[in-house]
Amino acid sequence: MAVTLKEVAERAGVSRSAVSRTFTDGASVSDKMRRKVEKAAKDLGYSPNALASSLTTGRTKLIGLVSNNFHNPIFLEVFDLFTRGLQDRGLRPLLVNLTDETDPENSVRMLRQYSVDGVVVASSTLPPEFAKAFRDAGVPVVHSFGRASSAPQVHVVGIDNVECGRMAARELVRRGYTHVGFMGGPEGASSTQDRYSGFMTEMSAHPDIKASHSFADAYSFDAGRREMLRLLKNGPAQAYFCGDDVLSIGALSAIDDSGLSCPDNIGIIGLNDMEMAQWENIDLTTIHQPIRQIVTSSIELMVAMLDDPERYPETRIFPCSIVERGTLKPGI
Amino acid sequence: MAVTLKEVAERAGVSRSAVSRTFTDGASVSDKMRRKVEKAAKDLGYSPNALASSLTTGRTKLIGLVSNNFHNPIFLEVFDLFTRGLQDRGLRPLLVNLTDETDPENSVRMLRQYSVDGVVVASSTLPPEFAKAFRDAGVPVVHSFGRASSAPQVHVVGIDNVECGRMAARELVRRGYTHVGFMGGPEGASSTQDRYSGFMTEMSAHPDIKASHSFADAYSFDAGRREMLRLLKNGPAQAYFCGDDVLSIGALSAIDDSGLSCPDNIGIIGLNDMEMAQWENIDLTTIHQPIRQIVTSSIELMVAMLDDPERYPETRIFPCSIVERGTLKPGI
DNA sequence: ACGCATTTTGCAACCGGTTGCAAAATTGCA
DNA sequence: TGCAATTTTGCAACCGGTTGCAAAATGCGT
Repeated sequence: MAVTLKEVAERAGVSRSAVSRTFTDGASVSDKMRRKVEKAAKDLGYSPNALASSLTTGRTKLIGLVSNNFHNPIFLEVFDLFTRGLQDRGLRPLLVNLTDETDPENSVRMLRQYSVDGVVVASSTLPPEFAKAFRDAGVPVVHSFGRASSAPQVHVVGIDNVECGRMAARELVRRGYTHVGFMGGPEGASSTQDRYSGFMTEMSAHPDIKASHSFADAYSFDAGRREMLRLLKNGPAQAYFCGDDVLSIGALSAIDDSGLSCPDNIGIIGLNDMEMAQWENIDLTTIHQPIRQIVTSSIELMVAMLDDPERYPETRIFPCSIVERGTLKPGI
Repeated sequence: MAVTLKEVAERAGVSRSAVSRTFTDGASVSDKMRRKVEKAAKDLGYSPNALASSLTTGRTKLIGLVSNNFHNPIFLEVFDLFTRGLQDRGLRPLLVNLTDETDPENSVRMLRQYSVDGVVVASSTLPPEFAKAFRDAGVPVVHSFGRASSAPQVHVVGIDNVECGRMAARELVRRGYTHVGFMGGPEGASSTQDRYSGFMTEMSAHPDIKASHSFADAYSFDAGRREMLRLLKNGPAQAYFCGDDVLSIGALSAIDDSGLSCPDNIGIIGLNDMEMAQWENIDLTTIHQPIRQIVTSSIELMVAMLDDPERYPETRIFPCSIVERGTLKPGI
């Protein structure tokens, strides 16, 4: 089927090692030899079999790109950045969709069968057991958008979700709201828990302000819509910190449908600063999450791990900042 | 590093072939043998190296999932469906991002190096040369969301874009608009061209109705917004067929910003029927594209090709239908 | 032209599996 | 129990590459 190294060697009248060496950089080949081989290779349309070579080198240049979030448009950008970033470094993303997968062992087995050189877990909702399971299998792991920890077991790149919760709370206080709400994503996700905990910690310093909370089923527009419709029915707070922009935008749509308006009747602050957040008709006040930096840094970290798999686990946290737009009342 | 077949064989006290056979279905192994081997394998935590076996079997179970559209949220769903569908059949998607890639040869080389068993091109904007190049390299190819053709060179699964253009035009005529517009996606994309051509063909039967056209830079919210803002400045038509829902929603946002309203001042009909289209505050009249069926059918076709690579190229077209919501005036 | 150091080349073993073939073990039946 | 038919097993070669090692070739100084 495909042209093999052996055929190239025969046509060039040289040994197989010679051919192998011309395609391995750092190997010693004379110019004459190189020219001969390259000629033969071109004539035959040869390109080396990366998988076969991985057998002896132990490197496949395959990186497992593992996620379970296929409903938040922000992840389309995340995939875009990851795939391009990895490709630029000669690495190939093997996409693994863990939606509905509950047993880390399955995915570990799968990734091991394909002997990936490393795994990037790109998800804020996947339980940390998955990243741990990969690490335990001896595969370099970077958990992007994962939970910050003072004693990290795997490399984590992301934001300080607790601090984001705080920031949002402080902002709502500053704006003079006296009844605020936290509308989180899926309750089990660490990102939700951390944002919640930061939010509530800050609010506990303001006993005069009423703080309520609830959780949407998923980080998706629809979940946000549904949850806000429910809240509106049961007497909503004056302003909400939504655990993600998709939730916020879903919530805005619910507010709109109910004949209410934002920020006049209800304030909203989101998190992510996705593209849509800046549309004039949405104009969402939100906390900016530096997606691009997180992805870039994750890839750099992964590349570093490939060189030194024993590298000591680190946590890289990027600062977030509030982007003021039009979904909160001006404040005092 | 990883446990190998040889180690399992030694521990179980059997030959390497025996171990190989227990992990290959269809091979003949006695129950006693199988038990011995499985015990040893479990003790050692062995899982076979799929890449090594691919050397002799010639199958990697790797499928190249090639796309260049990482801005249209509909594609997040497409990726979700593809990855899950492929995984369910024991196939692994190798994601290839062709944004900014112009030379098919590069991607061909890359996919060949990883000896993928097949390639799914999931894009409505990628030039057909890419799919052809893969086919010429001897790799089974399915082009999903590709251009229908009466003499297909590769397998194509998608919709009849010309007919969609027609449908949209007919609908606008039926509603009594006397000046209509086509607002397409990127001008070079075959999907855009076909939708345009269908639209204009139909309109040419109505010389009394004025028909104009223009193109957005990309299939993205922002491009739709920008294009509609431009149109609004230069005296817009009464209603537009937008080449995709993201364009439509971007356009709606532009209309909203300009203090106009839809459908009172301007009508919009989209294409895709993405999740957001049904939100009450968007309520987009649109042409439904059966994404799920297209993906499912593409995967089935790919699986069939793996069995019979010489299979004669076919084109699978799924019907679309108009979903009436609230962005067109009621009509006569 | 010679001897020595350095570079280039080929041999052969190996990576982790699969598989055709023949030998060994098991089965069925008289 | 004996023997042929059938099943199970192991040997060894192979898939498409890489690499340590020693032999061959080259370069250099005199």
